[in-house]
Amino acid sequence: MSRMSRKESHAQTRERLIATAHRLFLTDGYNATSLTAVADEAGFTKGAVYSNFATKHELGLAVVDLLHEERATSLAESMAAADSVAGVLAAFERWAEQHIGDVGWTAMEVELATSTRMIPGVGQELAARRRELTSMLGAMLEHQAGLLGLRLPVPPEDAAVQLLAMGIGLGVQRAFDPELPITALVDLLRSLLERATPV
Amino acid sequence: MSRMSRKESHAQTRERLIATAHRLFLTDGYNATSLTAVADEAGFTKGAVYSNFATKHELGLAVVDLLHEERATSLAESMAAADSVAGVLAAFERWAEQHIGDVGWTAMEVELATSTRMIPGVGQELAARRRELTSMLGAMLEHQAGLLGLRLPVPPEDAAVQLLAMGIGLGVQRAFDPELPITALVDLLRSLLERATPV
DNA sequence: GTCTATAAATCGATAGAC
DNA sequence: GTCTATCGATTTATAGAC
Repeated sequence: MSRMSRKESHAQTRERLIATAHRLFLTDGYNATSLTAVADEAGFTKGAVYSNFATKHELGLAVVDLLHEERATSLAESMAAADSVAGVLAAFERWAEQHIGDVGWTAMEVELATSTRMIPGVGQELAARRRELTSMLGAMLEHQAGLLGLRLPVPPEDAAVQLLAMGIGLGVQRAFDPELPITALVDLLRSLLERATPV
Repeated sequence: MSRMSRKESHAQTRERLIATAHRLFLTDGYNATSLTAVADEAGFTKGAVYSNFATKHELGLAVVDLLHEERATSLAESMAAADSVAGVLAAFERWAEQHIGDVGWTAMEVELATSTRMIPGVGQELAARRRELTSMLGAMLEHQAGLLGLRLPVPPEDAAVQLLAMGIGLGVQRAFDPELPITALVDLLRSLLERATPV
């Protein structure tokens, strides 16, 4: 019981730290956000951070996991109601406008990726998350196409790689050029659906 | 004459600094490379750097300009000989394998972009370079399609935005996951050329 | 498990000699 | 225009008190 509540308290601290880091990393950037700032905003000190995360990039990976969960869930919910190609495209456009338009998201992830390039092991962690995201997105695309009685013109995973890559590229560029439209991403999905064949 | 040779000497120092920064930024990353390291490798001291560039990101922008010139030239040369859709695709694949596969390139540019996000004015500088690159790539695509008697299914600039975004996205991900293939980018160009209409 | 205090190192930028 | 010397500020990470 004493051990249990201590465990719960620990988990609660950890989640508050992740939530705070999630907010600060997206608004100020990963490198520009110091661990002191994260601790302060969460109501702790740096000691609490290091008691929960061995390094800064470990906290960064936890934030990335949270981001991917959020984004995957919101995309799935956005698409759920669509029952036509046009509906899928409209739902996707609304989702992309909101989340690819959020300049902090992509910026944070690429900042984490580039600034940990030389740290052994982190690349594998990020690569595993990329594969998971691709596989999830691929399954979602295949499912949506199936609902419309269509089969994608390329393997679903390939379509996912294409969409993810273009989304990252647009997100990065929108970090310094917010006027760049996200229409390219919608056009890519449209091209995939228009070239789909009846099942 | 004295003024002339001083100017030349200044320009030479500047070019040596840019060339050295170009090499170090790509191999070690933009943030991880100190200006002391650039100066040392170029055979100068930090004072010479600040006599040629007001800030570190000004040197970074000069390196980006050099990179874009190099890449645009090499892409144009790669495509010049192609006289069929398959030839264009094969030439593009070779070029992409070599340059998108160069993990340092994209990493350096996105690092510069993200770490100067809060510095006023730098965003406009990067945005101008993005537009220039897009417009150049769009013109190149239109030209190549014209040689094959084709018209792209979308405005050339839109096609350029798509290819550039996907190239950046793949390049970023390859920085931590070098096994990610660049086939998605070739597939995108193939899709554009296959949907092209005879002119 | 969290906090205080501090270590240890680095980097961008500046001032002044030459 | 380049070099020497240094400032000033910040950071991640650690050691030990509680």
